[in-house]
Amino acid sequence: MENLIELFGISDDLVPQEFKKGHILQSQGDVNSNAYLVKKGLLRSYTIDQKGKEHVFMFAPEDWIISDIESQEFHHPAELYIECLEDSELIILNRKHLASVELNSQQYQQRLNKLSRRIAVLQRRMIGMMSSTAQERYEEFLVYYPNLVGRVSQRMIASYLGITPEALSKIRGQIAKNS
Amino acid sequence: MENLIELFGISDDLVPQEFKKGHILQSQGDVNSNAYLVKKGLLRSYTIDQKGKEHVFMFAPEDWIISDIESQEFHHPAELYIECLEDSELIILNRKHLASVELNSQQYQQRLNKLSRRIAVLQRRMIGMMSSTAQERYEEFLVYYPNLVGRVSQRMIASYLGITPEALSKIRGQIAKNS
DNA sequence: TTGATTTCTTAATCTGGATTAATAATTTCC
DNA sequence: GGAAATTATTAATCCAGATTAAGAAATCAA
Repeated sequence: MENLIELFGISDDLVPQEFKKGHILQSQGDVNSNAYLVKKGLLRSYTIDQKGKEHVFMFAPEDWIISDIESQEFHHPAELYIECLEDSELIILNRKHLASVELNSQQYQQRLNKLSRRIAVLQRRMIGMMSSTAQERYEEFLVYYPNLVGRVSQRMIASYLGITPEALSKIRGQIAKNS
Repeated sequence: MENLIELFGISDDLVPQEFKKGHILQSQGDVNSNAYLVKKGLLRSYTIDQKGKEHVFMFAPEDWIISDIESQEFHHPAELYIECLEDSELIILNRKHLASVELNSQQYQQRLNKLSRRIAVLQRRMIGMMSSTAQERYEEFLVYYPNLVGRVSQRMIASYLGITPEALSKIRGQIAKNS
């Protein structure tokens, strides 16, 4: 738990809590949202749009932090649901931990680093979304997140990629055929 | 220049430099990339993909900071070109300013805040990309960036939205007709 | 265990936006 | 100021991925 202490300072109450698969940690519209650090298990965040369709925004396996930044940082109603895809052990980080606590320089640097990484990931994903076909995005997903492949349903991978499960199924058939 | 000093600490050499419209500040592949704070004018960042197509990643009008985070923070070759769309006055922030300088707590908080906002913007854009039609995205662009509309060519707005200029032209025709 | 629900696949049809092409309007630059 | 280049518009055709539908496989729940 070393790195955690470094990142979030003193932390008496930062003890993992257990949640069951299927548990929804927060919902669209919630105003008091947290960040979740995954010690064990797997989470996802997703929206449901005007047309009632679900879109996976991200997956968070072990050692990832997941939150709706806009809600968590700027106190807006959450855009994202956050859900356990497996039984999970989580450390819940609320505003008390994340804001206004006096940290040392190294801790701040690490937080800046974490946020920068997140931006880099989103930048890459955004560019991929604009410039690559669904098949190319799927193949890149396989490379970047090989450990997620067996753990997450096709349906959700498709949603993450911005396509329908039918389209992903077709792509997979295509790939299987050509090899 | 108050807020700048707050954000980036002491800053003798943080003097605006002038660049002409069309000037390319950095190119894809560059390893020593900077961040640019726009005091006056307008920048954009963009990639060119495998198929030779250009994709605008972001615009940066006055008081925005633009960079290729992955390159700037993690020393990877830049993915993004950064170009002046107007004659501009810029403050160039290199690693010396952005990393390892000892800042006070408030300065760190402000930097964290800036990065969080960037993530929030990218989150919104990503979700929009997955869940909205081109027309919806264009209309949202008009609301979010009304000040950019006259200043930036349709071509680039289309590119930012992830569509072709022809498609945007059709959408604009559509909107004009229905009002 | 078994019935019910959810997930995955395959296939036919449809559609938003891409591509191609051609012309008009604007901007650039000598 | 005028030729050349870039930008914007319109229209015809095309295509990646959506939609719809229906059956098979896997998972869940009692």
